[in-house]
Amino acid sequence: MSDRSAPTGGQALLYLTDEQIRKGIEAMYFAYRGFTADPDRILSDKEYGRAHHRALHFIHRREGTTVNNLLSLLGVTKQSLNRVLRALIDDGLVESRVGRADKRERHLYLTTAGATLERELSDAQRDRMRAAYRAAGPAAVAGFRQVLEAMMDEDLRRHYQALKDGGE
Amino acid sequence: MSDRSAPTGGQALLYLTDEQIRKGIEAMYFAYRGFTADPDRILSDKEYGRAHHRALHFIHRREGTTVNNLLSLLGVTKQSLNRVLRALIDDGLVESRVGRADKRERHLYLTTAGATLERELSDAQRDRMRAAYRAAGPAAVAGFRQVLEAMMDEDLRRHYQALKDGGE
DNA sequence: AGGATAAGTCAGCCTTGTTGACATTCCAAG
DNA sequence: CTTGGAATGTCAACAAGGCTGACTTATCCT
Repeated sequence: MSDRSAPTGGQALLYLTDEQIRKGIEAMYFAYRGFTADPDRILSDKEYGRAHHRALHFIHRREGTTVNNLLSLLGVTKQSLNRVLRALIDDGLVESRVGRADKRERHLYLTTAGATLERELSDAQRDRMRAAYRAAGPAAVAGFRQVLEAMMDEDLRRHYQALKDGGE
Repeated sequence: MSDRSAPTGGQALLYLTDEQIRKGIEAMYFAYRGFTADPDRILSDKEYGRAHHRALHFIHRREGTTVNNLLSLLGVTKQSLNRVLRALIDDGLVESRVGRADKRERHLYLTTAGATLERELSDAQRDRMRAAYRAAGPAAVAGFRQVLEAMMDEDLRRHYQALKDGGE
């Protein structure tokens, strides 16, 4: 409730009213549904769900990552991830290789089929995001990213930053 | 893939690269987890979940709304909503009144206890959002909202606009 | 009178989260 | 060098909250 940051005094803080913030909350809720809609639609035909999409996404982004690493990115229990991972491995979309240095670890890779599906899903999601970016313009996009980053939990922000910098 | 909008030519479109858009996708994912974290934490102690939170939120925002209306806002089936709603009604957080004009309809209201819980949840969520807004500043917030609106499905955007204008 | 609409219910299924128990492997202290 | 604890991954069972489909009840409206 304290307005310690008050950059330019009274009137400039109207964007911090409960009413404005409530709109942001509802925007976040409705937008997230759009965000997931396209990949979900594609997956509903196949035998997979959103959890499989997330796994494929991060394996693609972090080729060779371990199960444990994926776990901390996704923030689920390893039993939950395991079910999803096993389906992807059984179906030949993901390959699990025993670690060379540490044989307890499994390193995860997309197969050709896995990369194809990942591409299909991310294309769909990216198309919507690109359209939104284009409609809003570069300045809005910068603000969008700033607010989202400020909204993350500390540890997730670290994950996010690592992915951002380690980009291909 | 066509850059029909190209507002100021070549270089200005760098924000539409796959790489930039991918960062936006990941930001959206990680931020949404932060977005839901605080209410989820509060609810995990009680016997409710995120679905109950959503119902309480929209009943609060649309005091007296009908079941059908809530259904289209939430985008779930009535069986799914019914489970949640019945728990809230049985526990005395929500009151269901037979419609005066049309007796088939049930109008939903928060009881005092329901309003108290709704307030607790929305306070938690709003605190995080306010902190993010403050950290990012008013210009960023405007961009944030613009991109989110552009990301919504058409029918959800209409719902969103109606809530926005019909605000208290 | 009869079809359309609003709500509620039952039954059963799927995805994706959870906890608990367990096998394998590594590493460091005795 | 062995042994016990920590780390990694797997399996079994359960819960929340989505879904479809079929059906009932009450009410509205033509």
